[in-house]
Amino acid sequence: MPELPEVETSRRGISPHIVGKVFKNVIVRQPKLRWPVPDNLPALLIGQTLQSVERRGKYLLLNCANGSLLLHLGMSGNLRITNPELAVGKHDHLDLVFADDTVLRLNDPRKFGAALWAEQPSQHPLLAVLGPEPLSADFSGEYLQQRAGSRRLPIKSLIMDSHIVVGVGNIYASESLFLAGLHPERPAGEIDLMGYQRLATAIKTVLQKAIEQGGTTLRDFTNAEGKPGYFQQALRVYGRRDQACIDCGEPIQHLKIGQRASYFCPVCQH
DNA sequence: CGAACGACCTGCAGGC
DNA sequence: TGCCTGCAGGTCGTTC
Repeated sequence: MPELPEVETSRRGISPHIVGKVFKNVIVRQPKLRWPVPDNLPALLIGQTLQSVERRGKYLLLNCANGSLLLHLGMSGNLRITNPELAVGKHDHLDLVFADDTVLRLNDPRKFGAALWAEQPSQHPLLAVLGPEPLSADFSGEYLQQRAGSRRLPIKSLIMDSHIVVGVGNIYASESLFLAGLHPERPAGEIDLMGYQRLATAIKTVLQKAIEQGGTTLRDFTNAEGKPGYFQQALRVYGRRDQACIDCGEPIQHLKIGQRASYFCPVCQH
C-alpha cells in the first residue's frame, strides 16, 4: 500500500484519535516482521502518554517521553483505528490499546513492515542515513545533481534510493520521470541541472498532489472506499503498458529497472 | 566505492 | 477445481 503519500495520509488519519492518550496495553501477535518486534515493547509503552505522531520518510514515529515507536508499513502494511470489541483478523500483528479503549491496529500480510523502538529516533541506524524529505527546501535540483555525481545508475533507481531522497516509491518514480520528461534508464550522471530541476519539481508536485488526494492506493483502498481514487484519474504512466500516452498518443512502454516494473513514454521521455 | 541481485512473505491473477 | 508461475506499493544485506 504505502508510498510517502499513503504514510502521510495514515499519520493524519490516526493522529486525532490517539495523540494525548495513555497506552494501556500492547498486544504483539506476530513478532516476526522485517525485524523482530522488541520483547519489551509493552513494558516500554504501557503507562506512557503518546505525545505526537511524526513521519520521517515512510516511517511513522509515535513519540513518548521515554522514546519513540517506529512503524514502517513495508509493501502491504495498513494501520487503522478500531476498538477491542472488533474481531481480530488474519495478519493483525500488533494492537496498541489506549486508556479509553481506542485501538491502533497494524495489519500486514507480507510482514515486510516493522515495529521498532528508538530512544532517540534521529540517531536510529535506519533513520540516521535517510536523505532529505522531498517536500522540504533541502530537496532541489542542485542537491540531486550533486548527489548523482558521475554515477551511471539509472535515474529511476537513484530517486528510489532512500539515502538520496525519502518517500519516492515505484509508482511515483515513474510518474515523476514522466512529468519531468526524463527516460527512467538515463544514467544519473548524464542529466544536466535543468533536467534535475525539472525532476525535483516533478517529484514535489506528484507527491503533494497525491497527499491532497488522500494518498489513494491501487487495489484495496479504492475498493473499500467504493470510489475511483487518485490513481484511476491521475496515473499517467504507471500500470498503463501499451496504452496511449496522454500527451502524444504513443503506446506506454514497460521495462524492468532494478527488478522493478517501470513505465514511460518513449516519445516524451529522453 | 558503486551496482546488481537475492532475500524476506503472502495473496492474487492468469494459464493450463 | 487445482496446480504452477509470475507479479505486487519496500529496502536491507551480500556479493562482485
